[in-house]
Amino acid sequence: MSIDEVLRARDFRVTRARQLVWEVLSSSESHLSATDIHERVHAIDDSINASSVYRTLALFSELDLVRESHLGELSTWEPAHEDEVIHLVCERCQSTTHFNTSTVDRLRAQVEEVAEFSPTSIDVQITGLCSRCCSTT
Amino acid sequence: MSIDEVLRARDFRVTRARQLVWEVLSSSESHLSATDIHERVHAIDDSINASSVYRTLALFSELDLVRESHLGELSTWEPAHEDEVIHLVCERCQSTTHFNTSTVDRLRAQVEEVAEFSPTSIDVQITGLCSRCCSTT
DNA sequence: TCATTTATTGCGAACGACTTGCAGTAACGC
DNA sequence: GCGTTACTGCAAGTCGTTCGCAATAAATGA
Repeated sequence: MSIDEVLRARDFRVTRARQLVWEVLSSSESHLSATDIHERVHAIDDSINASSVYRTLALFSELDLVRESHLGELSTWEPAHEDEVIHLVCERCQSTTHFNTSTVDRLRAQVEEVAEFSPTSIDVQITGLCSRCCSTT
Repeated sequence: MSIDEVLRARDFRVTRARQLVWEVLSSSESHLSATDIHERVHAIDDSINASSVYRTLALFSELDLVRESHLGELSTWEPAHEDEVIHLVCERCQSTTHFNTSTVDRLRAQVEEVAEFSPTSIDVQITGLCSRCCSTT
């Protein structure tokens, strides 16, 4: 289902701003800040305004098309993904990769049992050096 | 070792702003944003300016006296502690408790081995309902 | 105790990310 | 095409945070 179809299916208009924001988001390897997204969108079509980017991100967020994280100083955005995933943020090249492990599930179980806490969401952020940056120290 | 002694030992001056920021931070149960800290400091001594709070936080951060997290919309601060602690944030009463588990160590080992990532800090935040709020639903 | 030195502060202006109100534009249904 | 109105661009505004600079006060030594 393309972004156009998703929007139409939910009675939202298909606009160039929305198409471009989605294009930029889904073609990026790492998480992007709103400013990054605006820059990239602007490079393709300089008539798209920053506020449209913000409004589009807010809409996509409500439609659960994107996921906002607060990993660094700025919030960053990426296409939504289901799983509880760990974010590995490289402190040198700023790249963000995902790491999937059942340890997060174990964590949830432990917290429920031992701390008597009922979790709704788990956010794991690990900062450090990615393999590429680590090897060129 | 009091905050005064720590500062003197590292050749920094002991000032009212620094003392109050430390007092507020170390007597708080939960994480505080810079604005929160300023408000509380200001309530005790309204002559202390916001920029002093920011500068003090930056200093404390460099001295590893405090820990900054980027898990919410604003950064929040707390007295420094070991990595191996998980933050349990209750979404109803906003209280933050710490949970200590060796699972975090296991996570670190896994990430190093499987993802070839060399971690410097691990931040785990779990939001949900604390036992008290959960029982009164 | 007081004078000297200079780290630290308060203040105000500036910054950058983000939001908002409004008038114009363009997407969609007919 | 044509009308309706959801969206947009623009500009002004908000808010957390930073910065330059002159004034202040913490430490040191006499």
